[in-house]
Amino acid sequence: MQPTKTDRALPLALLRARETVMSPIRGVLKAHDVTDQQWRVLRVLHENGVMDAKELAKSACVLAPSLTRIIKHLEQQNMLTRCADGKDGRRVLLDILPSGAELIESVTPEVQVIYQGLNDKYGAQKMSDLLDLLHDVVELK
Amino acid sequence: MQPTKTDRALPLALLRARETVMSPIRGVLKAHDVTDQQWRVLRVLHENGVMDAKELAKSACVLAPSLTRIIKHLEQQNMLTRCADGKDGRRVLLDILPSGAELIESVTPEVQVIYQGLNDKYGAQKMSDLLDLLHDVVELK
DNA sequence: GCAAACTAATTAATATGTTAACTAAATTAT
DNA sequence: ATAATTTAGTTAACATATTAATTAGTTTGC
Repeated sequence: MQPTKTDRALPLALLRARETVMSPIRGVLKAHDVTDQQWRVLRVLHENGVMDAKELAKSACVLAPSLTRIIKHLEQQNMLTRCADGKDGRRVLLDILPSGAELIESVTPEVQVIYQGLNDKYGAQKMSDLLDLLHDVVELK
Repeated sequence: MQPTKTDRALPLALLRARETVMSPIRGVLKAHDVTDQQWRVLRVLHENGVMDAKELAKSACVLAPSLTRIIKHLEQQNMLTRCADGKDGRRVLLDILPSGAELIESVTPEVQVIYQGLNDKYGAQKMSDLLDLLHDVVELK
């Protein structure tokens, strides 16, 4: 039995696409001393407000132990707060702080320029279609 | 300036989709003692035949130093060969060996079952559209 | 022809990801 | 009520990714 051609194999196709899109963005993040993952964590938190660690990990696509480390780091930089849930002592609740929001404010315009360029070259309708299709993939789970 | 909603941000959307798709496949690969990346390297090599390390790294989405390690490992298992290019002494040429091809042969049917299930649930036409759109993203670079 | 610049691959150092084991808290079942 | 199970998060050990420096080979420009 022959394997699927690599450019028609969804996992590798997704990875290659992600590499293409992320490579210019990584430069911007690095200039602001934020890693890929720290950026995802902050953005998800900024979008959703208070979340517990498990939700946040899932939504930002990081594993729990990585999140522990990332939280520690962002906490030291006053980007977010971390406090125990009163109702459930196991849970840790996280929220973004003004410094975290400011970081997002300052990085976003630079990232948007890159997205905009991508959108123009790729086509807005196609981009929208692609995002819809990707959303449906996640829904399968 | 507000950042794009995380489910409309292409890099995170790609990552979430990839996680969804890969998670059942990882189980299969693990059962055969192959990592994600070793599997990508072997598949690309199986598909293309002899390649130099740089091409292979790019095509399989692994960095050069990772590839060095992966090659060492797969070489020890007689999955691939590694030899210097006669024309250009810097280049290393790689080729898959029968053991590597056998591994692909034995893993492929199990992976195909998962792909097939995905294809059925998601829809063959949509899957095809998605792969086309992903291909176009890579072409932008 | 040879020094300077460039390229491919590897090695070394560091950071991050990943898995497994552990701790503490909540839930469930008896 | 309490023992057993489950869940959330962290810690520890290990593997892999990432960046920078190194080595060896090739190309370019004088």
